[in-house]
Amino acid sequence: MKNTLTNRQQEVYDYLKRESRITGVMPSTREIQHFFGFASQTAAMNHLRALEKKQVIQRVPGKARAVVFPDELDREEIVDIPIYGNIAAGMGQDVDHEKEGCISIDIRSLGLKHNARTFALKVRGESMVDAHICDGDTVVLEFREPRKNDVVAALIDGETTLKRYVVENGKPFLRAENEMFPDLIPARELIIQGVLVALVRNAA
Amino acid sequence: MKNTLTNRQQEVYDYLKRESRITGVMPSTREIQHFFGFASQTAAMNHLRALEKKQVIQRVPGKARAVVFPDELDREEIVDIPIYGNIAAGMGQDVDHEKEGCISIDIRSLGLKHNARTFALKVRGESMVDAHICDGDTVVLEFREPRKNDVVAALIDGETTLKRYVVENGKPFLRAENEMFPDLIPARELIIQGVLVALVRNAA
DNA sequence: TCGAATAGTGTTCAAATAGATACATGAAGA
DNA sequence: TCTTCATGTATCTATTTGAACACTATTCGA
Repeated sequence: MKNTLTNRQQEVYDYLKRESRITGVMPSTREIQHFFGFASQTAAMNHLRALEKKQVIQRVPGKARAVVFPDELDREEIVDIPIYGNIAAGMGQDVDHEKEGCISIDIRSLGLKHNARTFALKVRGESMVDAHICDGDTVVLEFREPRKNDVVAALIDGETTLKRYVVENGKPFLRAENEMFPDLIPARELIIQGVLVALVRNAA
Repeated sequence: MKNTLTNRQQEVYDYLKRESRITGVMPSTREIQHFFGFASQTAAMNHLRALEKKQVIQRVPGKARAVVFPDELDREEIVDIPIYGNIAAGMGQDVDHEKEGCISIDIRSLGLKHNARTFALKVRGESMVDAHICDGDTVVLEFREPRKNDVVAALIDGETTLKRYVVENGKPFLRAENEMFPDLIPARELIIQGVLVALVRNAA
């Protein structure tokens, strides 16, 4: 009795969902009426009532366009993290951050603070497998000062690479996260673009 | 001239964002008025006009509560993936899927299809590091038939573990993703709960 | 075969809402 | 100094919109 929408009700539900996502505005009863070609606005009202009874929407009485999807209501806050480019493949120093897409994800899953300034980079190549970061992964970086043993994105010779930020004898160094490159680069001389805070892998 | 909101305008913007997220309904100009204690509804109108001029909101003329956030508009569709429990720590066979939270993420970042049936599990322990899956990672699994070399979640002795689904001599086997356990278990005898499609790591 | 749920038409009303117009004041810039 | 912008008050209007009421027809399960 909860989720068994009729075909027609599913159509109305899908319309509401689609329209509110694309336009950002929930349709009014009359917009529903006209979309489905109803001769009467009451038909739309009836469908809304039915959908509400079956728990898939909620309505706030007396307010205009006040149809709410309960699922989306108890959702965490969502942030849009811009993807700026590739690791070890570009992202010059002063490239003015040309966006190549976006990750939209709730802040809790990434453990982000609300005000954190973050961006993302696509990983190319197998150079970070030692840190369990694979080719094709998307790493999320925060723009802040690195702490000891953070993984950081550093700009070296015009290329961005991931290194671990280590402190030895009180001095900061960058250690490569790949045993093929046992470098130890003084951290003071380079530009650290961000600190790794999260990772998203698409394995499909 | 774009992003330089005044303090008051930022307050109004935050109010709109917060209210629409929590209640699911965008405030009307009169609700804005009353929230801020304006004596006139025009004050709210003026602020909306200012915010629109500065590009942080859009409005649809003639429609009620039709304030839109442009950033959220060109966002991909977002799915809520329920987190059901831990890998190698529980999730009995017929546990009726008690939800322990949710990952909300756009479908494109995870490469999911719109209709895919997915769920997520928290990884406990270092047993999957060979597949570059670490303690604390959240794996996203799809409920479908495994293909060759997929990583699958299998129920063995009342525990869920990740294995690789391999086919040798035409017969399916599960191979442990940890060199400490070089098992090769006939796949026919077990319950495969899902196929790994994505992974989210919180490194912060 | 009776009632409930589904799916509509047609009409009317009142509340919710956007929007316009006139006016005021103070701060910031040119 | 003059103008623009930010931030308001006060009032009125037209439109949008939810909501109620009366009525019809079909399907489906008990």
